Amino acid sequence: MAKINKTKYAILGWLTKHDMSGYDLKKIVDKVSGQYWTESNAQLYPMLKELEILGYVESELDQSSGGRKRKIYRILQKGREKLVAWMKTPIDEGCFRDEFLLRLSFSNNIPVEEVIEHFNEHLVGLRRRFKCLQEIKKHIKEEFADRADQPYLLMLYRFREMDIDVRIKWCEDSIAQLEKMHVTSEKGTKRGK
Amino acid sequence: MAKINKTKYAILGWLTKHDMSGYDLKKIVDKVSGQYWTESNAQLYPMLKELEILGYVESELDQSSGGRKRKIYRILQKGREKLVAWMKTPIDEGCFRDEFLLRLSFSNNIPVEEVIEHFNEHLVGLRRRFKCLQEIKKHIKEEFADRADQPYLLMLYRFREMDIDVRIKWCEDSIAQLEKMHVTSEKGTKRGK
DNA sequence: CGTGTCATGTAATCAGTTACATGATTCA
DNA sequence: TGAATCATGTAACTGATTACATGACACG
Repeated sequence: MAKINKTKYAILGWLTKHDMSGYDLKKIVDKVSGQYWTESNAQLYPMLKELEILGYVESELDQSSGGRKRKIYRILQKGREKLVAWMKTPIDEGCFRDEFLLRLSFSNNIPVEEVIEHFNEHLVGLRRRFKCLQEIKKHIKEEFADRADQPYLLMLYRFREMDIDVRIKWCEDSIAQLEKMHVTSEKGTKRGK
Repeated sequence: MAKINKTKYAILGWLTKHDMSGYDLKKIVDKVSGQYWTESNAQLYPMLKELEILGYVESELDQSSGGRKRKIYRILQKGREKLVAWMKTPIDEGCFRDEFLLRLSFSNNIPVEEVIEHFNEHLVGLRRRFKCLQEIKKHIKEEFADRADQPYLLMLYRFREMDIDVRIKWCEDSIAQLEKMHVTSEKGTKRGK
């Protein structure tokens, strides 16, 4: 089975939350779902047009905000049904790629000190992402109060936090382990390497 | 910056471990690195040819095993250097997609019972993967003894286990939470929904 | 002698990104 | 008036997969 384009469903899903323009969509996807889902303009705009042709959404020109031409999209019943139908389909797992792990599997080709350095660099990125995550979570707690999707978003963000947290802990453990290895291999009479 | 094709480096990395044919490569990538990296034949074979043209690997026809024509590839010094150089480059993070989380973020469009069901289905897949993971880890422990890459592979598999484990725990917690919500919204005088 | 696996590969297709194009509006 | 941002889009390219094609050998 071919890989299916999910941009369609991502758009429909977001449009169940708010009527929005393509521009709004891009911004909100970047901000709120950037931690688990990304989309580019080159995917969004053509797909919005297609969804309108298919009768899943309708659009309306908005003059209100200053006079800039914005096309506001609204999801139609047919679109909601399409979304719900997709939610019932099994998820295609697999084919996920983790470049850090790939590199680690080849790390016997480089000195241990360098591997430790890579772990440390990785940690920097993880900690930055963790902080960013907490900010968005706070934002969801405050701004999304009483919204029907809030509990699910909080649930999801709790996972992302836990997920990044174990990764951080794993990095720290691994660094400690590698440092021990490094020291012993230095002490040992070149039995290491 | 454009997304870079990493198949090249995955091949070079694997060839530092063993001389192999394309067929072997596909099998070992599926088995050992299937949990964090995938490649298809349509990527592997053309890339092997290209790597040979570039002088990163060399190949030799092998008649020994029965007479079937197998092209065994061996990494060259230039290839090792290329690999090591790549390992020094920063990792391009981002643009990772988690369909389960995407769906969860839209789950206010379906009944709670169904969300719980999806969590349970997800758990089935996770537990299967966890078991599979343990088998490969055992295999690495036994068959990869004294190999220079063993500690890194074990480290990596430990992470995958921890990673899937938190996800399993998160699913279980979330199901409990959703069931509580579900009960209270049934008891409550239709204040729920 | 036919089915399965070994083994190498290609064609067609789809997914997804970057970089660019265009033009209006706001604000310093 | 010039820079920043709002807003919508397209072209060109790369990445990656599926499905197919081909043929030899192994084994019952």
